[in-house]
Amino acid sequence: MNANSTIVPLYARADAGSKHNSVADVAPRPCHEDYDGGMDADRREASETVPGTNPAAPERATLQLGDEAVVPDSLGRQKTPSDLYVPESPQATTRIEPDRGAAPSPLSSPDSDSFAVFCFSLQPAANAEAAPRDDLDHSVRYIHPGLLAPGLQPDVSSQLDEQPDAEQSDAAQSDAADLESKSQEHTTLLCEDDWVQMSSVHHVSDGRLQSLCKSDDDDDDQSNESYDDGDAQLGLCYIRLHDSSDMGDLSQNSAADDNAVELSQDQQQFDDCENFGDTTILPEDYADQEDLAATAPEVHIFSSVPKTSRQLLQDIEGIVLNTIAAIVEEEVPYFEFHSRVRQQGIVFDPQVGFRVLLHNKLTKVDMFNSPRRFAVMWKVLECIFELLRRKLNTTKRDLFYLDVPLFGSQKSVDCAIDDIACLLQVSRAQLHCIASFKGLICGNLEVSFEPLDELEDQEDGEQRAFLSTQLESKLLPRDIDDITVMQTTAEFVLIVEKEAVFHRLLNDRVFDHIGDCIVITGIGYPDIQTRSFVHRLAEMCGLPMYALVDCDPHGFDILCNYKYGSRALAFDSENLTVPSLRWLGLLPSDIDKFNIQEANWLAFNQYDTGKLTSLLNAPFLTLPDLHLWREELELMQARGIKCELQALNVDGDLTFLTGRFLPHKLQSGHFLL
DNA sequence: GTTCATAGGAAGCAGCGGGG
DNA sequence: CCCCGCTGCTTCCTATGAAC
Repeated sequence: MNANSTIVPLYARADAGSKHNSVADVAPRPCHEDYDGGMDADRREASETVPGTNPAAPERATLQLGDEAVVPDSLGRQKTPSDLYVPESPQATTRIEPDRGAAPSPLSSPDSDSFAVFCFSLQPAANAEAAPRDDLDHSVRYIHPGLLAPGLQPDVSSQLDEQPDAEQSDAAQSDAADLESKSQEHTTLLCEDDWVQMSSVHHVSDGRLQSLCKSDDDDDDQSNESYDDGDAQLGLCYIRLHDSSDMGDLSQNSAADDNAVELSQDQQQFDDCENFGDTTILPEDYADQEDLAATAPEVHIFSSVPKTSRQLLQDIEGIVLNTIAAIVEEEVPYFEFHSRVRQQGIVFDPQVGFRVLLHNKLTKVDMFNSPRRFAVMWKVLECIFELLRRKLNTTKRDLFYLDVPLFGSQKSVDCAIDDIACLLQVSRAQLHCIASFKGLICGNLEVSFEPLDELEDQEDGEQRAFLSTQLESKLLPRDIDDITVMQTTAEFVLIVEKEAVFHRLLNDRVFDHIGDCIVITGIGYPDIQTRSFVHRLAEMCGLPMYALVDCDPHGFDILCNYKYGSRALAFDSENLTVPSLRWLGLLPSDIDKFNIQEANWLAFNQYDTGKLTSLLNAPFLTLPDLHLWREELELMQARGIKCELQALNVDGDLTFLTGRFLPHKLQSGHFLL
């Protein structure tokens, strides 16, 4: 064990000098100065960074083993990190006996008969080449004292063998023996195979352990496999459920709230920006305006360079450590991240679309006020950790089925995944959690991939290719982030709203009529995969892009999803939007221009009207460049009718769309920029 | 055996009401 | 006032069962 190894990576990371906020800025807990033991005042000050800000000096607020940090453990003894150990076996029952021990354990404290318990399995991600994970081992093991059952013997031998310093070795041996003795005479807290499951959140009341979440069945091989993995390290944390007064104090003293005051001052400086409804519209030259640039230099959350799996694993480990640090301090752990849904957290940037403003209030999910949401995020975080470590992908739906009683509905999983994406400041795809693919492509395009992730196996690291032709449609490729080269002979890209229209175009040999192009459909509202692919295509090939959507409010909304993104995914707009997208059709004015028969018109229903009204309030429609877009929508509203692409035939010509409409629109330039 | 209707799932959006 | 949970709406696809 390296006595000088860093054990608590709190805020500053290796890339702290980057202008982008690191994940540590939004990790669940700020630095706990009391936890640092011998950390002097200056270092403490440097470590007191608040979420949402980037430390000017990337001071690494860390705890060194050499600092001889001393923290009272759950038995009331002064312990150093080197006292910690790994349990050998997770044999367990689901019984807790809080009164057995004589020493004051938080579990046995008479006024703490109600609290929750996590179990957490940490497994070093990059075994051989990874940096020493002693930090994790220590921190996690520290939580064990007093909670371990007699059946869980500390395994200190391997660590003692590695102790370079004789004194430390002796001290550790002595303390370990002491600890072992204490653990044997103290509380029993065992919970079957759940021991090896992170995010098994339990509620302890009146000395009984009651599962808040579904425990995996005994025949769940996953848990056993996880433990038998050899390099698994068990962690067990506990937290008392604080009463409201505790929460009040926590709230008043939290750095996050202090920060919120400062942020509101920052926000004040945005009053000069144009506001439309709830969405602030950034001026196009905002970067050149000193006041704005000073307060909004970070309008996006994610780094332009995707994080590697290793970085993400370290980030998650950091979050877990901070959670544990909060628990050690008997504070309520929480996740805190920049709001992604709240309207006032969203700005509209004409160059990108909807974006999340970093300097804004934060969303806080704490275990006291939002226990369910916290547990769901914790569980999903566990799954993502495993996906990253095992280099696997999964779908939201698969995640949902991992713990249906806990999640309750698919929506809670969806929400948690997006929250975690914000928390870790990465796109959802980087979490190895993907939605079912539905985007289709047809046209000449060759895509080369090269994994950027150093965790990928060598064989996977070889270049792969995706080849699309005009002969057949294909599902869009996955691993958008790994695309290195896109080559095409196409002159433009046509994005189609519906799959039916997509196939209709192909059946009508659309390439013979409008030339060499790439046709893509997201099949209704586009999924992230499709939007991401379209964004990369625009970025790498620089081709003009046209959207062909229904002449109805939803068609326009889908168009806007491609062009400016959505508020819900504003945090990832930089990777999803195509602001240069052109509205090719079907324009409301096309109904007259192409003499579309009245039989093909459909009257607005109540929902269409409401949707259109909502769209007319969209911030981008106030941009001078889009006044023609607004006029088209107002025309649609005035007429109160809609028209679908499938019904688009004039004079009984079933190939009207492919043979006449599209060629005319493209050649005459009758589209909206 | 074919056709049609329905339910559920996946993607998206917005709004409302209760509770702290 | 804000957060959270729920509801309701769109798109399309797939699976299932009833009707012909």
